[in-house]
Amino acid sequence: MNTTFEIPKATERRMILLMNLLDSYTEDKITSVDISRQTGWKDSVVRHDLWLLKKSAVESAETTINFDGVSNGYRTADLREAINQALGLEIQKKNCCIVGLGRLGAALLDEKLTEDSPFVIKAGFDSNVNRVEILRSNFPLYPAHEMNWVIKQEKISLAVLTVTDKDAQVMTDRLIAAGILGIVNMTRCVLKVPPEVKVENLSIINALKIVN
Amino acid sequence: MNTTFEIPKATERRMILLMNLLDSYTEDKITSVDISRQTGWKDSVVRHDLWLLKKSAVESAETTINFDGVSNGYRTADLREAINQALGLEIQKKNCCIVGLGRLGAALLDEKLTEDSPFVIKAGFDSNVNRVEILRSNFPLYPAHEMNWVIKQEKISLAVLTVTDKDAQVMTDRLIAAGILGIVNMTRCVLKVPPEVKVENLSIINALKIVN
DNA sequence: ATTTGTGAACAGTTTCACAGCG
DNA sequence: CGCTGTGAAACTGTTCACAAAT
Repeated sequence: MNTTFEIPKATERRMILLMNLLDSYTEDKITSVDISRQTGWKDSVVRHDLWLLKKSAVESAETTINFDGVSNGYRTADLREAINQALGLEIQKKNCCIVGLGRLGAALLDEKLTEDSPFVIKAGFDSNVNRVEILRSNFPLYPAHEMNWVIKQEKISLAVLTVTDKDAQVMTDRLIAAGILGIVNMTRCVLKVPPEVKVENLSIINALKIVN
Repeated sequence: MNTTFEIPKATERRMILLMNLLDSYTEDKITSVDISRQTGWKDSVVRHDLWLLKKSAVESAETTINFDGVSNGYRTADLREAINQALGLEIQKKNCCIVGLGRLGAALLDEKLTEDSPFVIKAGFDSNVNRVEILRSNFPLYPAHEMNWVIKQEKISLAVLTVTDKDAQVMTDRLIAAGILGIVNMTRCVLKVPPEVKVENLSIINALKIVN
């Protein structure tokens, strides 16, 4: 009972997407083939993922989730529960901040961004004091030099980085110094971070190059 | 001479990021260890990637790129050239469009988004005719029902999807019908697309869940 | 001595085949 | 029969070790 079984990254990503799909799914039951049709994933991938999920639930002994699947498809309610458990989301809202309030960053000040999500934005930062004063939002905006204390005081663990390329690594270093654990990087740059900090790259230009 | 050697996806992604790094790199030469230090990737990964790149150049017989690497590091100019060749970017600017002009989509109307990139935004679309009329941008905005002819006429091959969740699949289907080949999906939804259409998921909420 | 080039070993992911259950 | 559960097989990606080059 100590094999420390982890859900694979690839499966985790799919489960996050599946959860979104289930949130707007009204039927009582769903089969792996239904999911396959709506996502384009192979039905065997879906079953395999769900099998891994169950394995992880059993091994962590949290709850022996009963999918009640065989020959009937999965009950959607059970699936939602199982995925939430496995991903450890929705238990406690996590605090985030936005770093860089240019056009893109400012667009994220919209309160709708995080509604129905397990995240709360607690702060916005920009080196340009002017922007900090002019922009309106539901949460406070601060000049960038106040990042360290704000992040600590507000217990912010995640950041969305929307600064210019030249500021990307500098601001990342400051975020790390303040103890941030996850960064959503909307710049084109590769961020150098210590191994405990997770980065997800979301640059639109880079994405266009990939799908091109 | 017919083994159709393809650059692996993982390598391609890293090369896109490396290219961005090289663009702001002023030294004449760079070693795999230098790159490793600035990206966090293992130096062996870098060498392996570059080796694959060279293989692909040799096999496609385009140009036998001489990295001139051994014991000296790589010449940055050569690397840039090789990556550009391998990725087939920068040859011809590709036409894009933005679908959904809410707060996030509207932020992308900024001309700076695609400057210094091999992309040109040719059109923006929204179902809300009001938005189309009010918003200002360097390129024309159209009501969503005009998508089909605009995409064909302007030879648009890529789209950035910034609509609401409920419109995501509907708009995707229209984009596909109009012949789009790549979609940067900023919604939380999994998009169902035919195999020839590439999708890159860039939802901020999903990304926060991953780095959480 | 330093750094690339190369392929083999290893780890992670996807696909497949089919047993077993309702 | 239709659908899940399961592990093996095939595939992709990463790491390692060291020969070759200067």
